[in-house]
Amino acid sequence: MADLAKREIRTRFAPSPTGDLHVGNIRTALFDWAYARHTGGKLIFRIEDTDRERVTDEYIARAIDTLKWLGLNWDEGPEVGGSYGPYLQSQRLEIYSEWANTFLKNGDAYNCYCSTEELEARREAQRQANQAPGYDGKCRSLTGEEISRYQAEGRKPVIRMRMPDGETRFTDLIRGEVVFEHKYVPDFVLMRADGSPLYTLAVAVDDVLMKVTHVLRGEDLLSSTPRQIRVYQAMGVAPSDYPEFAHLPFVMGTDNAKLSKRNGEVSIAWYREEGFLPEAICNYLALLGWSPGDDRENITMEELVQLFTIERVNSSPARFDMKKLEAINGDKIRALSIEDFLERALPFLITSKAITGSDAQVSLVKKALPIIQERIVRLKEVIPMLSFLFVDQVEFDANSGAKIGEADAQKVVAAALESLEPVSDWSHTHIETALRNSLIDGLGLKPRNAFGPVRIAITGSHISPPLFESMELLGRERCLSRLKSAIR
RNA sequence: GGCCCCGUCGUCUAGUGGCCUAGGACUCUGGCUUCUCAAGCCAGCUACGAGGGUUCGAAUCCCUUCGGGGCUGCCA
Repeated sequence: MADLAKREIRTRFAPSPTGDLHVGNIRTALFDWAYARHTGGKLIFRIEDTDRERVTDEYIARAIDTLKWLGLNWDEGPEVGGSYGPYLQSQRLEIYSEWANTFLKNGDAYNCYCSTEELEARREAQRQANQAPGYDGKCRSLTGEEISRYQAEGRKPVIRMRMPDGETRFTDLIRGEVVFEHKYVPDFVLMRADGSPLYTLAVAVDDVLMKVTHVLRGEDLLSSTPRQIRVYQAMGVAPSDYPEFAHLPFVMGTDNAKLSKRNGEVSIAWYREEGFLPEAICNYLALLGWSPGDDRENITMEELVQLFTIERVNSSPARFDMKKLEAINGDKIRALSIEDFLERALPFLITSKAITGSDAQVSLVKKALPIIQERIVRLKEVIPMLSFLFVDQVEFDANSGAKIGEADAQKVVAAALESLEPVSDWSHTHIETALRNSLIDGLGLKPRNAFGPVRIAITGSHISPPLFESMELLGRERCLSRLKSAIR
């Protein structure tokens, strides 16, 4: 490396508060985080709330909560501070204003008095004439006389950036060299008449001032890059100090549309409520647009940090696949220690009111977890899986209810009851022995037909955790009483 | 319309001129195991969008074409 005194790598995650953090946002945040951690750099968390219309306090609190839950920490930003703050754009308005005025003074920008209606009319005309719609430069060089006239009319100007002739050329770390001819990049607005900044101004100013070295963001921002670079120029930043850009491919829904609220579940909060593990979400999302390069797919956050490089990021969009997320989530659940599993599962049981959380219940849950661990793919499933242990009486689903009423089933349940009553050592091995003796040997049934009715009587469903273990957990008295009440 | 980006199994991907009769994972199908459901194991289906080049040789390089997406705002 020629440049040994390479500046510290600084990435930033800069969402705008338009709703809960979603899958696409988080994938970007994850890559920003992983890259910063991989390089020993810093991650800046910044809120792009230039649009004051939007309420942001609650949004920010939720975003912070989500990021923390996922295990994505930041070095500068809300809660932690930093030397380049504030990190809320709504608190940096004077900074943008000063820069816009500097641009004005230097002739890089100019006041534009065109009204929205006028602009729209002219754009329409351009479209009619089959020209590329965009600002036509009408106010680029207004005379003093024209300016006075506009002001007399009461017009308030916006500040518009002057795009010089030529082209912008930059190397995207994911896509390679990209060129935009300026004739396709019209003069753009930096600041509204009321003095509020636009994204293009704020994002560029902040990235420079916060010394961001690598901008990793969605590819929808690719074509706005020349405008940002134009702002860097106007700020007097040397080209060698421009941030590097890496435009990440989209995360799309199962159809070919961009993943959105209308198209699959996007809110990370939803995944959390369903019982997806944060490390599973991160693991899966990391695989959307990136791969470790070998056949590994189940990776830890540590491995992600160790292996993540921008060179290995793909340039083509990826479709979000719930099935694969579930597969990874299932793997991660199975790998949990019982203590960890318990800690994560308990909130689901309690908020659903399946249990109140008493010591007795918690210890029963803990004993039951090993037999359901490999049977669930989302933590939320512990609720239906274990609820038979905590209800006074099982409710049969339609199918199972009918089945247990059949004559054959009734015979089985009766025989099971009879063979179980003498069993005092209520361990699953003794239960199994008694049932095999009476049903398999005694009645000559196939295991499947023998244990089915018992399973229904005990758990309420023909699908359940392993029967004998379930019975041991339920306890002798409750098992016998359930068998009795299943007999009609 | 213009500009820009993208194009390997259904999906996520490996692949950077020969190791590719294209590998892995998820899904799906069949089987084994089995007290149900899972888990596990085994097997199988299925892909380089198309057409031209370059080369002894192309998924990999070039061109064209088709398809998808983004942008084209006083949204971000």
